[in-house]
Amino acid sequence: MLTERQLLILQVIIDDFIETAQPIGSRSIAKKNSIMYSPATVRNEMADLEDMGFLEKTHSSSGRIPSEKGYRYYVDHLVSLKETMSNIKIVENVMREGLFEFEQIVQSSAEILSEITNYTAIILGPEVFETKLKQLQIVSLSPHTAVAILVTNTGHVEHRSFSVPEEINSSDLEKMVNILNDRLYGVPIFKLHEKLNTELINLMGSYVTDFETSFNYLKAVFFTDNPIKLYFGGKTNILMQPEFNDIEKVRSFYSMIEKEDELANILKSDKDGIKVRIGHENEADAIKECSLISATYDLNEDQVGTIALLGPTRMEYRKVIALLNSLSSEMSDVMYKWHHHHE
Amino acid sequence: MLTERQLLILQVIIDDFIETAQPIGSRSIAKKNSIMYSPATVRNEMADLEDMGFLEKTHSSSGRIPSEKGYRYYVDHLVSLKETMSNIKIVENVMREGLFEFEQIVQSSAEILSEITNYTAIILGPEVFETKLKQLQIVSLSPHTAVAILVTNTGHVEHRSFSVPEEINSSDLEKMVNILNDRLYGVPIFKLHEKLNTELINLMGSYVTDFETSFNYLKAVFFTDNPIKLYFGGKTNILMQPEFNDIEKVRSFYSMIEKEDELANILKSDKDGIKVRIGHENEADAIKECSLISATYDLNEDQVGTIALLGPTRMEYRKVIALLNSLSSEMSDVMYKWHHHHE
DNA sequence: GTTAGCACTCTTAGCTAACGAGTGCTAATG
DNA sequence: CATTAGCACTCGTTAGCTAAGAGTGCTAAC
Repeated sequence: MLTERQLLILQVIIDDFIETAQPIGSRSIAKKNSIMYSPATVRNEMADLEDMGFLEKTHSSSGRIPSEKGYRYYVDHLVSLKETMSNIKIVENVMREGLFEFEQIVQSSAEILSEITNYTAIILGPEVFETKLKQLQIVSLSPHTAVAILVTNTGHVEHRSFSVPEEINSSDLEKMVNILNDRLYGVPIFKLHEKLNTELINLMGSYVTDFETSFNYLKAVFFTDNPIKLYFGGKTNILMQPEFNDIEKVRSFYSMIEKEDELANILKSDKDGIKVRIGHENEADAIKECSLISATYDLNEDQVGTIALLGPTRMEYRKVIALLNSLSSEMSDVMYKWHHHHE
Repeated sequence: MLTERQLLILQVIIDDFIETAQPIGSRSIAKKNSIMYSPATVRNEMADLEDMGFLEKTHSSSGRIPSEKGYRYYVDHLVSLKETMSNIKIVENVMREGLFEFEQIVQSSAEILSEITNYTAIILGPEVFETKLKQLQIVSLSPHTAVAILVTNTGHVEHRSFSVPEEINSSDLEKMVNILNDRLYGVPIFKLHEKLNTELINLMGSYVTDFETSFNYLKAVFFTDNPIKLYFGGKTNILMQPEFNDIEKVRSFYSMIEKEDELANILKSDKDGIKVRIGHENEADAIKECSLISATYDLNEDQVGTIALLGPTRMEYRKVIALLNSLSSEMSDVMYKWHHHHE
């Protein structure tokens, strides 16, 4: 429905605005190399593009800026997924640093992603259903305190200190941990709770005295479900964007960033592939002047996490989409290798 | 050198400015209940206070605002350390939530501190020289990867995943870890490195083959000195302060917050007690428009950490100083109890 | 279909005047 | 002699005005 020429002009306007953050007029457009028409012609096309809702004016005699609909069209029709970036291999670089913990890889990737783009990087997950229990352990610290340690086959370590109540026998705990280790080795983390409550609940009673108290206590210590973690990079990058010179917008932005659970829910709901939310397409009010681009990564077709970039609506969509595309397949690769390595 | 009346007026001006962030004129001051003089009298005193450097004008016919010297005098002479707060017991409240890990206690305390004050809370440490090694462990994940876990007597757990190079024999590692556990149990963490390099280096050779590689590798895995950690609370509180409506100041503030090592150095240098750094008394340029109030906490007279609040120079010194005073003794108490509990 | 020309719109910067909050000084007061 | 009333003065703020400039929309010519 757009002519070749309108397409070209729209693209030029958006590219220019992404770079300068300033409205652009017909004269400046006509001067670009790719434009072979006079300012007047461009003006007519711009008026049409505005009528169709792809452009806006900041005031009646200003140059044009892209509307959100304009960005949407740009993203849908003018940005190709196949455009390969200069092939920046983020994860590869991170791993070359000798980082082997998944948490660290993810955190570093988020930081690098934010450095490359100057936006705020957010990584969700990984929530790996194949993660299996490697070892449970309780280290006693004093007569009445201890620390519980849980190790998974991916090298993830969780720990929690707790005080041992008077009424719980420390040798009971020990016995129980031994049994648990025996029976739960190799069980996927997400099945632990279930398995405990069905198969093991009977078994335990026959081994230890004062069964119930100890068991419940242990369960509370080891198996609190921990929420999926968000990793951030470049939280303060938004301060560099000229559209955030207004402190009110900055406040709104950070109020959103701090609601981690809300952010996690938004990102968790993503389907496979790359999703672009432009301005008011975002449900959360606080980021209605931002764009959120996200990509999922997966393991054996199960989606395990999401990578996202949050910046102004005037975002370098082309670059960002290519980057997220490449990073998400890198992440999936790592997940795959990791998984097979620790099978 | 200041008369009773000058003191009173200075105090009223500072208290008012701390509350409103606006310059105050002689008429408004004269209207206050505690002031029994006419605006003219107050004006004369204000002129004197300005001559002495305690007050400033924003322009030649504005009301007065406190100078940094004014705040300094206020803090030194008008704020008493004995003023007890409404006795908010931060740590007590945190621990009632059932948190037992020191990291968590410190983190929660920082968050609460920032909520109470609306400034940014920074807690350094604890750097406990009495912390002792409880257990070392290596959990093998796959033929060529493993995770190293170190537990201290305070329930602190550190872990690090690593890949085991081909040339290292995994049974060597195991033997070595056993020996280390035997010999290093109860050794203060800060002495680990030394002890390894003197007493143990010989011992190890006799037990394992291919000694040096494995040993060096293990050392690298277990004993990378980790920098002292900073815990933050309320990083975005500064956005609420009217003096930070200028985005440039916000940028400068965050550039400082991000330099964690620099911040840590500043706080580490603190001597016992409460230290107040007002505006340009701060060495770091980026926070020359801020005040930094810090208090140390200790264990058996050894200083182990610092609690601080960073906010605008127009800070509620009275409240903040009382709060930090109380929190620092709470922290010291906890450290003491903790230490004896895990003796 | 394209473009030159031109009137029109709106922002920005600079200037001026009126206003008001607050000061500093002087002279009067108790 | 400390205190205060009175008043001229200063300076920031606001509103209104103008000129310049960037850009548009329309019309008429190419």
